[in-house]
Amino acid sequence: MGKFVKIDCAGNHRRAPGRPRSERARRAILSCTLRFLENRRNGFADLTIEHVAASAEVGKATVYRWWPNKAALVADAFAGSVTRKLHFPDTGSVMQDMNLQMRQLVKILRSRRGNLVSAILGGGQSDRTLITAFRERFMMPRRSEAYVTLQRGIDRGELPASLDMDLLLDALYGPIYLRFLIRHDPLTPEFVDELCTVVFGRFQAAASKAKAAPPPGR
Amino acid sequence: MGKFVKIDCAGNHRRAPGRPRSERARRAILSCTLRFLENRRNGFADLTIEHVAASAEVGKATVYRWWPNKAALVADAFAGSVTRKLHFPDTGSVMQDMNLQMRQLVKILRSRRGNLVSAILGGGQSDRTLITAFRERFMMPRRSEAYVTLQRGIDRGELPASLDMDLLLDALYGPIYLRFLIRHDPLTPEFVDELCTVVFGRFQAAASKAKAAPPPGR
Amino acid sequence: MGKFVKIDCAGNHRRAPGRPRSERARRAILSCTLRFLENRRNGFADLTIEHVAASAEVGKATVYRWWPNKAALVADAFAGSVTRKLHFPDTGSVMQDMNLQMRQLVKILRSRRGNLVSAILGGGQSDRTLITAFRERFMMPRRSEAYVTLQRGIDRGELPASLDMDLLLDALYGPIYLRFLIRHDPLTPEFVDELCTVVFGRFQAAASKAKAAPPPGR
Amino acid sequence: MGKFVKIDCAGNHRRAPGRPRSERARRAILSCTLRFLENRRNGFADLTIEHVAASAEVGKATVYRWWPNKAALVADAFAGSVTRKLHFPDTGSVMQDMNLQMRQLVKILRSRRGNLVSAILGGGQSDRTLITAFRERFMMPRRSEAYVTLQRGIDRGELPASLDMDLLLDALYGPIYLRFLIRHDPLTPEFVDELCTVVFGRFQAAASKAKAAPPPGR
DNA sequence: CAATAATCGAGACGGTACGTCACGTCTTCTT
DNA sequence: AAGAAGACGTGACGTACCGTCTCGATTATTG
Repeated sequence: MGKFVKIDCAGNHRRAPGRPRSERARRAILSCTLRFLENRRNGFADLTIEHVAASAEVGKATVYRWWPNKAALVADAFAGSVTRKLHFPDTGSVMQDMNLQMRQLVKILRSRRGNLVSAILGGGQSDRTLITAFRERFMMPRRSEAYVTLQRGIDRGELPASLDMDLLLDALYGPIYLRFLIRHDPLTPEFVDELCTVVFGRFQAAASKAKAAPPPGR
Repeated sequence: MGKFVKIDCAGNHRRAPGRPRSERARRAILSCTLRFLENRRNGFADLTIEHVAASAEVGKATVYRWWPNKAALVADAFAGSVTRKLHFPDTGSVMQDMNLQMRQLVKILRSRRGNLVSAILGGGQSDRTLITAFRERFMMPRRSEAYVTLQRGIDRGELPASLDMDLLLDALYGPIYLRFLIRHDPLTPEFVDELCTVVFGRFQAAASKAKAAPPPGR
Repeated sequence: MGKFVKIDCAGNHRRAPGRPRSERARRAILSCTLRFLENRRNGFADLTIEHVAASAEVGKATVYRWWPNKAALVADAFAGSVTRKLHFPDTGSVMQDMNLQMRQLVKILRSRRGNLVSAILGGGQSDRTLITAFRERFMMPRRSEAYVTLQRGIDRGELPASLDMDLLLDALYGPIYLRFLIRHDPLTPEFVDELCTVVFGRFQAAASKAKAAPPPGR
Repeated sequence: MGKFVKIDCAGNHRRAPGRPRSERARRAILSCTLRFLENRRNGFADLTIEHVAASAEVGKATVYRWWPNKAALVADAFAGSVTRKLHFPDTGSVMQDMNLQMRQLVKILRSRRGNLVSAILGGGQSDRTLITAFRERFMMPRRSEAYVTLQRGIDRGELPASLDMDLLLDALYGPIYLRFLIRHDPLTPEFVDELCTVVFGRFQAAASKAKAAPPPGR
């Protein structure tokens, strides 16, 4: 960052001296990393900087110059790949909104992209920076959106104001990741439905009652 | 297994020829593996057959003779270490039973033993045999017990007979493992309580009603 | 030796107690060793006790019980294989006698048996006991015969009484082994002829003169 | 060779890309190899790439990068060590010239350098490339000089023009190597004298006669 | 006949070295 | 400067044999 761009007192950008960083190399490295992780079942452990450099037709030192270690590289590659498909819709029903997004997540986890996620989460157990990258660059942005969606539900009276959002989100997404990581049972859209039923169950009864007799404050 | 013991027609055991396997070596290897995984934050990746052999005062070939790879060794060490503390109590209340066992699990995950679990689950993302070992030697035995506990609840009318047990168990344990693996929020006994409230909530209302007016068919 | 046979005061052989040594095993070990060395170009280094034991269908310990190391085994196998074809004829002419035996040696060195000799001489450079075995069990017996043959020549006046036999034999056999070991030029029967001419040359002139005018003392 | 240096159309040397080979490492490896072989009686078999690398303070891979196997390494080390002491003098007498050089060779074979030669010749029996190295990098250069020396003898009339030089040289050096390799009798300067007498004997008579009555063409 | 004793096969044991691979660093020339 | 190329020292990999050991089974002599 500051390594490449100098800003003079007038606020003008001034390029550092010397040959500028090759954008081509950067892109090739990240995309080779990504391709590798997506296509190999045993991602992180098998991925070697040697191989990445070779297949990106790049010097090994170029990789090391910009990423301190394999985890950083993978985290970066992952961050750059984060899908744009995981936004929450606004259908008018929180449960519907959550359900749709969860189905989308399940779809992605079951695709080649899922290998990438499992590589990150698996490798992350040995390398704190990886799991941090996953958390901050993938999970948190989505949680922020989820908060908004849930708040809409609260505002609409579908959910109680006292709701612990993080607890609810863990209850919704934990089981999905459990099946994804342990693979004891299939991870299907139907599972998402049933899961929503379990977690949202107690609110639905309340909500339907609330619907029949709308809240007094309204 | 059948590799070491021959059974003749009369059903008597007959030792295979050759020097018998050293029990001392077997134990030393497994316990060194275990100790290493428990004490290192980045277990699986850092674990080296070379190191295990050296610290167990054993030839490297002896390790490879009995375990085809690191994953098999770790799976075996893990299986042999499986705690005896994770049984389900029978307090008369399903929710109470589940809650207590979940708290016990959380306690273990937060102990040094947790490093072992995270090494297995992490390594298991690169090696199918590891995750299978976790599933079959750790998870499934516990699930079997859980089924019994849940059935008691059904019999007592605390839970509906139509209950999907696996779904319920995923809903209960998924969030725990999510926090354990991603570490986005602390994994506390209180979290277990709240989680139980979320998942068992809808049954509690029904159950209390059922208590007041016992089911007609009985 | 004394290990197996006890001789009582009366001089009778008495078998030691315990299971007697297996002649079958002994023979199989030696013959497998021999076969291996004869058929492989890179004899000594490639020969492993492990392989010998396996191919002789014998326990490794059985080999080690009777031979302290690879060199002893090879030396023994070699000694037992020593051809019966290398005797010196008695044609009435020393030069003829030597020539014929040398041709025979050359023939053997060029056969599969030659691999064995080169294994012994090659291995012997790293292991004194091997070269000693070659010297004492192969070379010396032949030299003894050669002394007799040469003495016949002296007696007949073909060679001077002052002859240094070892020097002469080195002069005759050294070049053969040089070509055999360094392989800079072919080792042919004709080479033997020419070599005899070179070495016996000065005696031939003397001898022919002597023939014309037989020594006075006779 | 062509591996490291590119020559452009103008004939200028252009270095290959990448870090250049470490001359320091190359030298250390060869000299450690040499030192080891010279100081150990059982050179070739005991020599270990592992040990060479360690004592040269070099990575094992660096050894393997440049020499495919132990034999190639030893051959190279040997070639680089070839003594400068083995030239043929020009005393005016062929026999004297040969005698002096042979004595020099004997002296070297009896020195620490002799261990090296026996390692090469011994190892060479298992590895064709070693014996080839000995032949072409050590023996042949010396033979070439020997041809010149012998030719002088022919020109001077000390030796017949019809002389088979290779035969003569085998007759002279074969016995030396025989004693060196089989060690059945001591390898002394006197042995060289006697050997020369045996081999040059028939020419000396002729030569002395020739001296008395110089050849007609003179 | 039972006891004793040495050998046999099989094969596991703690080691050492093998030759390979990737690590992360370095040194060179080119862009 | 950064790039590619590729050699460097390091260290773990999984394999092959080393020479030793512990088994049960076998085959002899001795009491």
